[in-house]
Amino acid sequence: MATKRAQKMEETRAKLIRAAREAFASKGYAAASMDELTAEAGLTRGALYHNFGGKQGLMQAVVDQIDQEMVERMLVAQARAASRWEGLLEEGVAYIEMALEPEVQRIMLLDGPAVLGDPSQWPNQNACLLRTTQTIQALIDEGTVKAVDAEAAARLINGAALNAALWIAAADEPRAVLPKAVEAFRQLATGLLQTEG
Amino acid sequence: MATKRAQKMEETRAKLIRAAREAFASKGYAAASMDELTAEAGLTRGALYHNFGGKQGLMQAVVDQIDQEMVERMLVAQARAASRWEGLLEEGVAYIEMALEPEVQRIMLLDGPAVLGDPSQWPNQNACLLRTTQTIQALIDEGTVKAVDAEAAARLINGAALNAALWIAAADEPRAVLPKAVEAFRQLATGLLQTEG
DNA sequence: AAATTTCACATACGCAGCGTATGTGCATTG
DNA sequence: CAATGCACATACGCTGCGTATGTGAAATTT
Repeated sequence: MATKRAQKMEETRAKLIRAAREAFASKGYAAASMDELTAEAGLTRGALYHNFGGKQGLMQAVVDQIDQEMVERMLVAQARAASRWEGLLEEGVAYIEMALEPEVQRIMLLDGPAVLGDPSQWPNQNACLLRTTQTIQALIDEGTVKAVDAEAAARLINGAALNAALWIAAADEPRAVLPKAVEAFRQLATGLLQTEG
Repeated sequence: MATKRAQKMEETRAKLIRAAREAFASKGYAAASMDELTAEAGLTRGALYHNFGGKQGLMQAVVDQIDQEMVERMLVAQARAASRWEGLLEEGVAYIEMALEPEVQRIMLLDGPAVLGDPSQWPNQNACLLRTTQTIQALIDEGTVKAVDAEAAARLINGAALNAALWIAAADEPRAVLPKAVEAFRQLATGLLQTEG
């Protein structure tokens, strides 16, 4: 049983990730000092380099964690929809809502791509996007959606949702523009629907 | 005539921006050394801080320049379209195609947002967005497009194109992905079209 | 046109922050 | 209980940004 050490190590990893989420979200990646960050977690940079290899490695871990949480929430949103098509729309709405959170905005949408490269190239393959792609592929297979490239459609849908979220976030009265954005999103998405023939 | 000095100053600004475009595009913003960059332009960091205030100011200038070039190209694309609706699509396609250029990829799509913040808040981006909004409003008025909120639709369309661009930028074979993205974009956009009835 | 001022840019300095090399104490193994 | 390994701390050097100060050429003044 190598449990005692492994358990503690997992604990320090969690502490560092927690502190990193806070620091990266509030100050941004570049401005976040690793000395401060690790001290906040009651550790030093030594622990950082041992566990994550460096600043970038920590960023990767943070991104992976948030990404996983986002997928979880999208799954929940999709699950409670009436149809698979409605599920896709609900996924988009859930995405919009998540993009409203400063942590997601700063880490996943702004700094993440700059530090780690485009999301589609991330090691764990941006599970969030993969999820949407699979849903769209299923909709194509069942004939609900036109025969377009599933990944392309997923990226566009996600992009539309993302920009809607940014718009809402920057608006004077977010709650007033939210329904407009959601309505336009739903209308736009119908462009993917199979035309009756 | 305060021309002699002002002219030379404009020249050094141009030299710095040129070197910065090269350095930022190839190494990325963070990895680009200002000492190297300015030396490449035959100057020192002194000129940099005098003209642009710092590294970030130079990035802003570079982004503004590229942004202006992009708007120019989008105007051309829209102008040669047959209809107003096709103009909107061509504008989006032009935007997507520009993502094939490494300079645009790295500077405008990856590092820019991280360094300068949300692109939708950039001056030129707003001008571009405003034009798109007006075009869509005109399309709504003439009955081509559904009665959705024009600004919401414009932001979603822009967002879709932006993400398509990001996708292409990071793809292994951009030229192979481009047609898929363009096709999906056109299909998605039809969601805004008025349904016959 | 000579003296003076201005200003664009160079030079010099200090400091923050990352990565690495080395040290140390606790947990594991026999 | 002695020996070993490993997680993390400590210590060091180097890079690179921003600022304070210096300088020579253009512009202005008389």
